[in-house]
Amino acid sequence: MELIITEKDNAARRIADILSEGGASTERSGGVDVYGWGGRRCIGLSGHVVGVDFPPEYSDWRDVEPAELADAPVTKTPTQESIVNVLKRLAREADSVIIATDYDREGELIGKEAYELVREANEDAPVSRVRFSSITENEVKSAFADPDDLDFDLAAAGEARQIVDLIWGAALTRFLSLSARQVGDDFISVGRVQSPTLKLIVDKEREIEAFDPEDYWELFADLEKDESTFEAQYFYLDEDDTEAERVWDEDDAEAAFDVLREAATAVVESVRRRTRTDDPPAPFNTTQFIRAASSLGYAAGRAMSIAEDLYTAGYITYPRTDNTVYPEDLDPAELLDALSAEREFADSVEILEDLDELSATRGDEETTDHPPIHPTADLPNEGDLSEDEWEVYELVVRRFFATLAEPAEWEHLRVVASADGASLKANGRRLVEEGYHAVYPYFGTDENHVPAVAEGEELAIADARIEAKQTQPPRRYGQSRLIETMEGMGIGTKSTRHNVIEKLYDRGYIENDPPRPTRLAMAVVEAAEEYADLVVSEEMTADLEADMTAIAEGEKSLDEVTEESREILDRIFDALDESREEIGEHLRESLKADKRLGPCPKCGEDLLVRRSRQGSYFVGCDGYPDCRFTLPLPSTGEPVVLEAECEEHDLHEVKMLAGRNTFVHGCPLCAAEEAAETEDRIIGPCPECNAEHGGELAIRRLQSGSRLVGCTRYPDCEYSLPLPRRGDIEVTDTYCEEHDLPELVVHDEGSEEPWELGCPICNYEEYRERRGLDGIEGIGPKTKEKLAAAGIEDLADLADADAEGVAESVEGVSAERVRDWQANAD
DNA sequence: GCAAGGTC
Repeated sequence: MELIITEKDNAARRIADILSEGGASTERSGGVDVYGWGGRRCIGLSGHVVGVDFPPEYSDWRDVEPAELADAPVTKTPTQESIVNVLKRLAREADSVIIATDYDREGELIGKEAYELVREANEDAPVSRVRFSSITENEVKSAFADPDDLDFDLAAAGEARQIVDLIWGAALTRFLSLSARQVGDDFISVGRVQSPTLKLIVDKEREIEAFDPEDYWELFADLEKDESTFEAQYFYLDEDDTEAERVWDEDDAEAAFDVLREAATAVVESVRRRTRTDDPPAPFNTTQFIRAASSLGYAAGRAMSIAEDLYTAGYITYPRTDNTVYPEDLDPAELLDALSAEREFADSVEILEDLDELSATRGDEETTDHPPIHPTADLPNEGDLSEDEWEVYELVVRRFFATLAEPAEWEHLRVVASADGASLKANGRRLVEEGYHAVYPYFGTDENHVPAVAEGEELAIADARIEAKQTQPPRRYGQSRLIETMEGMGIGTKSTRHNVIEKLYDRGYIENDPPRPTRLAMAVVEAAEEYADLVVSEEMTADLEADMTAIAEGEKSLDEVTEESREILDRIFDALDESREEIGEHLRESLKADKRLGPCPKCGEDLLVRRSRQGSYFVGCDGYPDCRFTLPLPSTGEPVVLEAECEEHDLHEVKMLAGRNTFVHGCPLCAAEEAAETEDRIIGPCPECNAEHGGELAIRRLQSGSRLVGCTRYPDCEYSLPLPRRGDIEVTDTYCEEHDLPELVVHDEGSEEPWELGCPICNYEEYRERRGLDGIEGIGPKTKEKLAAAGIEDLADLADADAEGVAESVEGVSAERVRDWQANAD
């Protein structure tokens, strides 16, 4: 039997399908799918199935000096037992083995790991290696027709990276965590990729903090031409004879403004018309995909997770790729034809099919790993995708369209005029050839109309304006710009960059989006800069890359490289160990600063966000145990101290991070006072159980901080109505006749007018009607249309509907899905 | 309980 090993199950299935001409059968053994046909078996790994770690005697953080890790041995152990077991069993029966992992460095290492597992079970079977860049019939068949050998040097380069990363990461992470006595869940981590990334964010914050704004002025005039006006901006030539619009001196600005204001006309001095070609974008690699998705509002991690789902479902190609050049096997015409089946794409396909020839753009990165991200010929059916998934899918499809489309053409018109010696300019732009924008609507195509004027023409000045402005601090990195910057610096990989950012959030190093560093992050970067500069610099990766190349080319050995690296780390620890106390003190101070809310109303010491032994968060006094003042925090989510402060209590507001349910809790002292006020105010009879059991409705506050109108017989009666999270609730004397409940008014500092909520039952019914079917998971725009046609337009309709009946009358909707929606609707 | 790299 010949055994084929791929990097992932998906690839195994598709390769089996190609090589067997569709005749492979699937056999599930030990929880792993194995594809078989003729004398062949094909199994997919799950990336690395073995991992590096220290021997168990190094696992206790307190028993082992972190510096010892610099010289500790590193071992490999299986991390995916079931796959390893099946692989070994198959290897025992194999006469020959073919490694078909991804065609990149990490793929070579994963291939070598598979090779070693095979050898443990079978000493003799010959092992070969095939390489292909995309799983197409041509590439796969020709790769298998001419197999090669594993590149052990290339794999060793990858192993060196594993060892260096583990040793540095673990040793420095343990050192900082121990020095700050943060050894539980909240350890303080350091690493070759995460730390330089964090430093990018910290450096930017330092620039912002050091930024000193400067005043300047800009001047504008409206010029008249044929009854309409267009805006022109004042400019002058600075010392270097270059055009400048910002006037840095107020007197100069006022003087120029006086000239403009007093001039009746401006004389056109020059008119320049130019056409500019606007080339269509290159195919998507991971970074550019993330960037495009981020302009649609998707965070990097979310975009990747949707892309992953679309890939697994077979609608798009593999989303982790560096490549921006389509493979030769890709036939655009064929793919367009398949995509034309979707109504939404038909118009765009028609535009492309009308072109004389279909030639795709090429990006600068041409790599062997995978094709650029593009749609496949398998299209999703209506209702298969959620709204978000559809939006991302459409982006990928349209990017593919754009890469085949014509360039766009802009006409730029530049008019320079003079008003009594003051220069004015207007830059117009007009899209004359829509080109790829017709099929890819994600880039702005705003035009700025400047009319055709002639040199020497005199234009009336309709209005003159002066605007006082200030220079702005540099912008923070958004997630996608951070990922692009990491790529430019060569740190992280296509598969890991977005995870690194998520890791920084998890570790309490950054908050918000765009991310801002915490005090802890600042302290970690400072400590690293002082004692282990290499680990926060991009150089560490650059040096390692150079060493890895040397290993791959046989110029250096793995041992030489790791030995050298261990020695550098040894020397770093000489200095670190001496400053342990000092570093720990600084880290502890910064940790406290991140948790500090403001003065304790009882004793004046600091109030801090703390965690109970049970793991729940609360606000406690730094003066504990002398001062026992505490305040509760909501039970959902992780608290983050915000910049905003409550004026009444001088306390910082708190935000609770809980994924999509994240909310601002506000000042904990205000919340506690409000809770005391609103607790259990009885407002009227419970419509559900009053007649029978005498239950009454009351305004209540839950532990999570949210309020609701609930029945006093809870939990026997679960009747409840929602209430807004913020604001004081006033119970008025006006009663709703239908429900016998008082009308409520919400007074919220954030809004000028109080909100007349009215009877809470009427309010809820109106809300449900207004909301319609929006916001229910799984109901996209198309499904919504179909349901409306069947008479289901709002939540009440949905709640009353008979699931089986709906399933019968609405195509493509199962009773099970309807019941899901009904469950989600409340 | 550490890293970074695969994959889900």
